[in-house]
Amino acid sequence: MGDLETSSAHFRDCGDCPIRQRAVCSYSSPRELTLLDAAKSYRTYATGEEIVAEGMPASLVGSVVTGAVALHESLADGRRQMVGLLLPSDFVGRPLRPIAQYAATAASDVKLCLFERGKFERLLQENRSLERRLLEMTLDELDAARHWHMVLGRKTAREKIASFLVLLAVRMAPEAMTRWPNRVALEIPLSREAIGDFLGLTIETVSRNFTGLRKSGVITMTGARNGEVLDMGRLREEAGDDGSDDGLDGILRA
Amino acid sequence: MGDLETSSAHFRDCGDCPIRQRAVCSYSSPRELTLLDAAKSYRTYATGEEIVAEGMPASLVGSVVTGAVALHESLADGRRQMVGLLLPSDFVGRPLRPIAQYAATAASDVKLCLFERGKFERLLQENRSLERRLLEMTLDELDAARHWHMVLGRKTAREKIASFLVLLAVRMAPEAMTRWPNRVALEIPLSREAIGDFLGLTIETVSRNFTGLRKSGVITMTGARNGEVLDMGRLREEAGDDGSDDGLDGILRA
DNA sequence: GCCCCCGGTTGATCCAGATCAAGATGCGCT
DNA sequence: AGCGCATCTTGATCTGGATCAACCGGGGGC
Repeated sequence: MGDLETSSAHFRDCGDCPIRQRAVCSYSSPRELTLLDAAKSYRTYATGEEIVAEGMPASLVGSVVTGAVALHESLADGRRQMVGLLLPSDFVGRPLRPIAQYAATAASDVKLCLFERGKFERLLQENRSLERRLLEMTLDELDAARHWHMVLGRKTAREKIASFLVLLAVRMAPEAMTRWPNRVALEIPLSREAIGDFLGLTIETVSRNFTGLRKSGVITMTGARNGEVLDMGRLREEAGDDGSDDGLDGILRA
Repeated sequence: MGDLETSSAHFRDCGDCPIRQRAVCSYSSPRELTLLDAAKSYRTYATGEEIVAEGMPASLVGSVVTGAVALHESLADGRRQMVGLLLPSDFVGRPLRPIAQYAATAASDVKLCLFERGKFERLLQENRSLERRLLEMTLDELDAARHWHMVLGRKTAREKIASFLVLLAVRMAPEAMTRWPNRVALEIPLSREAIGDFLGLTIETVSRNFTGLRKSGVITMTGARNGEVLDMGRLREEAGDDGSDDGLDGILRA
């Protein structure tokens, strides 16, 4: 858990921010950034802590700085499904509507860069490049959400797990991935239960398929939450996507 | 099929447009609308016709005027999954990226209001309320896509079918639904195969569950593609959502 | 009108993943 | 170090939906 924080040393200014290049603020001019800098506040949440409650007025929006945030929807009878996983630079919360349709909870220890929703909406109104970047990110997230629709609708359990690991590998080691290296470190910010919850599988099925991928030599694990992809090409084949680099956009976000 | 067109008489001007109040242009001032009006062109596609090919440069964006458009993603081995269903007033195509990640095909006979993508992007740049409305619609679609993630991940086949019918009933009779009437007409713009494709089910399972809902008296069918919801509350219970009106936003779009 | 064909329904069997049930591993705490 | 609870793994069985296989029905063409 703590190791998810290693890269995030303490900082106060947007200038030092580790997600500056990819977050909603990435198109902002120095002038805009000054406004954002003044309006933002950092907050950390411990694993399991609730950030926004489902169907409740949500007054905060912002960006994931470190860690992972899970979005959940529950059914009347209590069944619960994770419907999104937000990683560093992803946008949290729902601008332009007062009620959050999904609960957001800290899947690991998390640091967020937060804005009061009303204030953020005013900033959106007054800063074209902020609004433009949010539109772009939202379109990307929509493509990604539709990709997961396909994963859940058509893929086998093993393919689902492999797809999930591809997402993690790509998001956690983005620079290293421009030309596929074979080996990529895996740091899994979720419990087996949470992974199952995201992929519509049980904890047992998740576990069995981790074991399967390990025995096939596609990954190694050192402990349940970290390991290494031994062959990225084969992992992508296991995911049912072809081995090419196409369609990575859709894999890059959850 | 033809009956999906009944309400759409021929027209040329945005002023007469049946989706004027809900589409991407709905915030546009008369001045903006003049620009859109000049840039738009209508085009119809026959059932099954391809509108955009997966992974191909796509030069068109626009709105569904009548009929239904299916978005598809395919796997390397040929498995195919519908990842979105676009109904009248929904936005088609992918602004801000040259390559379409998903294939779009006409699920029924369809009429679209189209813009050349480059031109639309210029209009977005120059017209705040157009960009704002697109952002709002994209955020809504994202919420909806996440809702389907939950449907596919956690619901039984019967609940999936019921959820799908709720979507159709609400989208096809939006005015009538503000206070839930019990009975609502159902016009199903998709084949059993396409429904299965959307919900991650086989054609046989879809058929069996239609029969099941019919035998339980929740719906009646007159022919395979139209019928009536006899008890909207029970249909929503069958969908696994509670009977309340909460969370309708998420149901309103596919 | 009649026939053909495509889409839909119904039935019988099978299997991937759920469920039920023990263990194993490991991590924090004293 | 040793205890205790969490999480994870592994095994045995069960089941919802897939698959395989007929059959039905209605709309279009002749």
